[in-house]
Amino acid sequence: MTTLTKTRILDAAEQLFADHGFSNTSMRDITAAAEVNLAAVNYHFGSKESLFIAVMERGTIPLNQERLRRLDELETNAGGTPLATEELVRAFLTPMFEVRNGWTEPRSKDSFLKLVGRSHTGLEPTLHAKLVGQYEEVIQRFSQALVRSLPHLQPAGLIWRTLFLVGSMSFTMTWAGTVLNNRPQAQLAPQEILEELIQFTAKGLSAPARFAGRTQATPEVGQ
Amino acid sequence: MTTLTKTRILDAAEQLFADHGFSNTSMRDITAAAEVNLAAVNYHFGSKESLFIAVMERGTIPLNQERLRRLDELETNAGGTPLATEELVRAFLTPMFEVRNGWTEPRSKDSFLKLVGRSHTGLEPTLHAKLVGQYEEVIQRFSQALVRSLPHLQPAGLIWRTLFLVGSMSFTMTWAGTVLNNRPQAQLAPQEILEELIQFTAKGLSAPARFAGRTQATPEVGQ
DNA sequence: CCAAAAATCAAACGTTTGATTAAAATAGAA
DNA sequence: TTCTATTTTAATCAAACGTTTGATTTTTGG
Repeated sequence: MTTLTKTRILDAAEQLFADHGFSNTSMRDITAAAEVNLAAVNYHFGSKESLFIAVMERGTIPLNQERLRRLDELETNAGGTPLATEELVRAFLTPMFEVRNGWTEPRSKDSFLKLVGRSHTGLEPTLHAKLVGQYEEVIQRFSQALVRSLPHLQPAGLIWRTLFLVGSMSFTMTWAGTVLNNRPQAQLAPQEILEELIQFTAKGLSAPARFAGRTQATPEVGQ
Repeated sequence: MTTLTKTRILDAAEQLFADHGFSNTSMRDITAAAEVNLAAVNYHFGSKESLFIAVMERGTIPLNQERLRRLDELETNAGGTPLATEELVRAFLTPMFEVRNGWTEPRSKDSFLKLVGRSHTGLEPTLHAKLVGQYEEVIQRFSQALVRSLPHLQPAGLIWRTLFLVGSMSFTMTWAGTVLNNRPQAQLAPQEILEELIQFTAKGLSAPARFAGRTQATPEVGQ
């Protein structure tokens, strides 16, 4: 059955990519773990890179759909008024912690999130560019809402703070498993970790501005 | 001159590791960029992995020394009273943005910081473990000071928030160059980026607790 | 100036890599 | 069944990998 083979490859690749990275995972590792022939990856996916894209898409697409669904919901309820920063952040982050439980496949549960964190930092520009494309609409929609939510901040500062948020998130995705396994005193339920992350990033985003915006007019201040 | 060769190798390796990662950088890439013989790396450093460790140590050791120096200074001035969270975060983050300018070598300036961000997420456990060792004292000292600075938070929450901070920092280190080059509207001076990061993480760390601590019954202060 | 040590060099080592091939096996429809 | 398209298989490919070698050049100290 072809669909079974493809799924086995996707599952094995997801976990191996997450644990060892793209470059440190060989086709032989993947096909051995999936218990399929070495040539199966090239037959079903074309290449190792295409397989990677397929793995990412399988996880990212439903993830971002859920993000947008939550954002739609918030904006409908708000009826034109700017959204509360915390609720905006919540809509963006919660889906990451939910797919973890909502995933149907057996073992791929935690691997995809780990992989997400890894792929934001460790990828070659070629592959990374293809990934960023999967986020375009999410980036567009959420940053628009964020600007409305925090109108007192200058655009440049907001961009950097958004980068800080994504950094916190992806770093956490990658290391959550390790921290939970190795630090008994850090035991928190996933929902609690999510809540800490939401509070942390929401407060961080809405911190007072320290520099006068100079993207417009600039009445004073050099730098 | 041997010291010259070693430095050339370190510089080239630093930049290539930062741009493409450890696995995606070959010995031939490094020695070609350094304009030395292929065997030179193994002769001077022993192996590719040892070269990587050497690259990291060259940057990390002075970095962490400066961090500890600033922490000493803060604690001396405070004379026993808990430090302000913002000042603590500032002492930890500022050195990252200072080595960028204080670096004497010609091109390695930005590469090391980029490499730091990358190596926190993309490394094989073997290599990563050796790296973490270089941070032991810094982790120990700063987390102790942080617990004193935020006594109302439960230990577990604090650990996770610290992880969020490190995530923001390393993610920023890796992507700062890309963002500055590709997003004109995100132009900020390094000092301004640093200040945004300090404000973001300080406010995030000191966000109110959402869950009652359950790690201990103690009415106040743990350690 | 000369021997000993240090450094550099071109060449080759064995292994692993992603990808391809042509044959074999399997499936579904007529 | 037979025919045909899909899938799996084992074998093989050239390229790239980190490392080692033995000879050669350069530097050092007496």
